[in-house]
Amino acid sequence: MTLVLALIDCDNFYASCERVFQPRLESQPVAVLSNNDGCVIARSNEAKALGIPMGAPAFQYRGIFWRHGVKLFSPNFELYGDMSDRVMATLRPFTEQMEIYSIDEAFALLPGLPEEEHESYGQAIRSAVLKHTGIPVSVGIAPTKTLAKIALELIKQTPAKTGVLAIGRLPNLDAQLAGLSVRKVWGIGHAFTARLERLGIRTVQDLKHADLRQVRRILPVNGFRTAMELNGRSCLPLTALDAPCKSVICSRSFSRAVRTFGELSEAVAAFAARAAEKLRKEHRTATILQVFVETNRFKERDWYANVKAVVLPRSTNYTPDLLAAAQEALQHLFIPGRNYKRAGVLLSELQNDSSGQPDLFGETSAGALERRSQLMKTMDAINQRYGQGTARFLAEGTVQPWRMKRLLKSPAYTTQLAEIPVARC
DNA sequence: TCTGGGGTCCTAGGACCC
DNA sequence: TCTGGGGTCCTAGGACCC
Repeated sequence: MTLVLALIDCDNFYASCERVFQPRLESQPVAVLSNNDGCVIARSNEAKALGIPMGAPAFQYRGIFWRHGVKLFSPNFELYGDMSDRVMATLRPFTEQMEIYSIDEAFALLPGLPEEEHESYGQAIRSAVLKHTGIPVSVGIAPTKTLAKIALELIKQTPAKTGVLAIGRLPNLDAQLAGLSVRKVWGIGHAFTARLERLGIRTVQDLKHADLRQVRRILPVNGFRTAMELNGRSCLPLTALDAPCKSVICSRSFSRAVRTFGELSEAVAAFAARAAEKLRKEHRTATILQVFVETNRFKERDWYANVKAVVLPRSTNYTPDLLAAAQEALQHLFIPGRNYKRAGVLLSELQNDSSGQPDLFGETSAGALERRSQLMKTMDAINQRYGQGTARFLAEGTVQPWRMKRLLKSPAYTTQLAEIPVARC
């Protein structure tokens, strides 16, 4: 039986989130920047039309921003995360099963409907999300995930922006696929495109009709699956909604170079503490902690990057334990005299949190474990209520001069009572 | 002056074993 | 010139995604 899969993708998600709360920006060019206001990470259609590419370094495009009055924003992930939750909640009643694939897109299994009703169903989804959240979405409908992705690609290329496309209803699918570079296929990146092109496989249509044995020889197994999916054979099922994460990372570029061990150590402690918070939120514990540091990779002459892993004596999400491990790792990494530009903490070998449960051979008593767990819960609650970093460890530093800059950030409209929008008559 | 951050999966190759 | 043949497990690094 063929599935009816939909891919629902928020249009220019971060830019659209900003617009919801500043409607006067409708039809104006809007760009959202990365941390430290470094690169462009989201663009409204108007900004795209100005030729501002994804990932563009902001300083190189300052002229264009200024000439065309591009409205710039620092990233407001608190807002985007909350808006994403609202979008996903709106989608759920329309679907039999859903896989939230990223902050701005979800795959969904649609109920069994006659094919001629697919597009109107997609339109209904689209109107509901727009009405409930103010976010415009596009909907691609197809028998496989890969084809649903292709549908979204085709939507982008058609001038009549209806926002919904059911692949099965397309009269000239092959002709359209022949006009699409193989690079546009989900899972085919830079390197795989080069390999395929060497075999003369240049368009999506070429890949769809390629000799699968040949494809298998030059691509890993997922490349093979992708080719099958283009032919309507579903190989990539919807994954479980609550699949536990396998690693947690927190890393940042610094607003300016960091030279001293003291400052670097503060930053790494702060990242470890953020990572630990994420871990507790997911009810997980980590067994391995890795610290990595890097100097400015755009100044190749002094580029230095290194990583050090520490195996924790017991799987934990208790911040002080992770801070100690991070310090130990950093001792091995730090070389004086360098200008560090970025650092991070990666937690892996995750397990389900069984805190409160005393470990068989450990010296820590049940009572002590319970107190540790309570302490973390209290800190998390304070930070949840009053904003990240309100309660923190001294090791994270007080001044934090390396802290990223977000000079153009919009308010936390939906998650902080103090920043809620006010309507004036 | 100024160039993001957070993930997953796969594979090749080394170490080790019989 | 020939240099056994399977296995397993682990890790680093590559490739991809948004």
